[in-house]
Amino acid sequence: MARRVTLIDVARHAGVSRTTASYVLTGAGRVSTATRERVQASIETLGYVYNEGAASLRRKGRTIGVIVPNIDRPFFGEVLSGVESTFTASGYMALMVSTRDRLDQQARLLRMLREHQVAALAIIPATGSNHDLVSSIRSWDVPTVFLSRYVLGATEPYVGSDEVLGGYLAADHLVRAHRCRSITYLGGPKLGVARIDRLTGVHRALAESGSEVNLVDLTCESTVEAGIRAGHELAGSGLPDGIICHNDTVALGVARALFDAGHAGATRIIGYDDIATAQASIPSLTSVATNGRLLGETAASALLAVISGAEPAVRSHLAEPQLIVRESCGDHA
Amino acid sequence: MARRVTLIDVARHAGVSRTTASYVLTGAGRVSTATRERVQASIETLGYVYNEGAASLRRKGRTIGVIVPNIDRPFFGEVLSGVESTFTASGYMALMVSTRDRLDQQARLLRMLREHQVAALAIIPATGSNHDLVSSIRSWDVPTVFLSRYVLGATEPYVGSDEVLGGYLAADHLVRAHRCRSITYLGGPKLGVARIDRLTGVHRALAESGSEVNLVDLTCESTVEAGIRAGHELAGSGLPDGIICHNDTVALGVARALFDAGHAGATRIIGYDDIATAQASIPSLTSVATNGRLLGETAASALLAVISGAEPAVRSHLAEPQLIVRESCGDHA
DNA sequence: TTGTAGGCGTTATCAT
DNA sequence: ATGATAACGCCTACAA
Repeated sequence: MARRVTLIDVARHAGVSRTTASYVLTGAGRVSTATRERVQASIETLGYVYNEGAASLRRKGRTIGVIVPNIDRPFFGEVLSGVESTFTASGYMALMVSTRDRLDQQARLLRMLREHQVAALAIIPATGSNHDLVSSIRSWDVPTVFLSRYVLGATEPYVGSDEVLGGYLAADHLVRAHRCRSITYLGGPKLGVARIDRLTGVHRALAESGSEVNLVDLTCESTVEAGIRAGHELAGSGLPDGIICHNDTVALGVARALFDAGHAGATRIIGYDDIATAQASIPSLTSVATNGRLLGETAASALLAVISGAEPAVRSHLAEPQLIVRESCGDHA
Repeated sequence: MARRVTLIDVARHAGVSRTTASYVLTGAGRVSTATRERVQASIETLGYVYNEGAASLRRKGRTIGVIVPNIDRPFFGEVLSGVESTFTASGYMALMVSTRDRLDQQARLLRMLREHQVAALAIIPATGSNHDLVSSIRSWDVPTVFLSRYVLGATEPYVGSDEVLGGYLAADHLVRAHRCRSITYLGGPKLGVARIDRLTGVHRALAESGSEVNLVDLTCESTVEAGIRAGHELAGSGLPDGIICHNDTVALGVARALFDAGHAGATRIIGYDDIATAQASIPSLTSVATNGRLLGETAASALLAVISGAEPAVRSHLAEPQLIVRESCGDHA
């Protein structure tokens, strides 16, 4: 097995010094076109490949840590696709890890990322993340952007969507267009900031409506199965006029359970995120669209800006969600 | 901004040599418990963090490249979650990239991964990958496992599911349980190996059945929208007795289109992969289950085995898919 | 059990 | 425009 070919080999082969060879690689320093071409040729024939690891010992590295609660949840998948493509397009690579939404995992992975010298960090914090996370990141002193979920008291840039507005849009629609008098908010981790914000929006919509609305607040896991279970419980204990689900996956489960319980179309169901299959479901799912992919791209760009030091102080960015009205809250009651 | 604290600092602070300090980190070499504790303490108080990058210059690195066609497709998301958790559990980190199923992207990303000195490679090759990919990887000489899709002529370990069997199960069900006389296979890239294998299975089932069956073979993108379009076309040109879709996403789109065209329940629909929402759809979707997460875990474990050199020759592994029969091919025609 | 010293492949500083 | 040389932080014979 042949020894790795190094920059020194290239330099020797081209009859120049390491420095010059390095210059043609990085583009820095001025090199005559003649030598440049000679070096390029040597690189070709020798089959040299750049050693990013070694280079990182001197200059800043080109890998970025990406922390996500669940890599297999459709919405996060969309976000990740945006993040990843933006990074690799700029020559960076994403070191992706999934915390399974657990704080201990998050801490462990954070440490690993640190040992890997990532140049920056994009993180969708695990539910329950508090100032410990923030101060841990601060002491580390690496460019960071929070994504999709924020941490109270954090001052680092945050890219997400306006959860309050999202909750408002959903509730407003139920109350105004459908005159709902009882609404259930279902799903999400009890302590999640997104959940709390959306409920704030819901309350606001209810208050504005002026009418008396009974709001019930239920928690569940973000899985189809949990949605189905919750749906059956709701069917048993009396259906509200409308249900706002924490995400589409849960909403689909609920719809299924109500169908099985003989309550198809008996109430309005609104999902969240507008994942790809929401439009295909029967009935098609009304949902608050957040465009995860764009979110990921925006966050990644912001982070790249911080890294290159271009931006003096990157402000946070809140995207406006949009209510996509479909059949699941039509008036077929 | 304080200078990075290095192992030398730790050694100095603990009053030992670099070697000793390094030994307590790696566990190699014998160190007295007394000194070990002293060093540990110094590490704590100084806030030392291991520099994986620097270490990789001497020993083998601990990052693994993971190449995937589309990070945002539910099935791949499941696979990735298995891959990632297995790697990080073993102290490795996954450098994930998405090729968008394009060969040029794949080549580019492969090069980047190489520059990043990944210790191994797990790859779901882009559609159309041929021996060029294989030989490129071979010349590079890095432990590799192919995942979910294989490349003809590749001898490296492959972890996937038995596509032929999957196609067989679906077709056999349609022909035997539902006496279908016309079947359409819909979706997937025309050249995809999975597609070809599944069709082989379909043909086998038809042959075994002994009856005359008209098989139509249609291609489409793996999106809900494409499924909807295809569904409308099918509705216009006459429905077959049964439709086998290349994946659940397409299947859901087709079901929706048929519903809209007034053909709800007019034919049997079978999906592939059994993603989470398949069971929730109305009607619930019959699907060939492949357990992506397990696939990812298996592949990652295999790769880790190869890395540690334990396994002399890791054989490939084909998981048996399973047909989950649900309402979408019930007898409500 | 602990210390010495050389090397991993690159970048950056300072001459020339 | 190009070259010599010192880092960067760690690992690992080899010596003590």
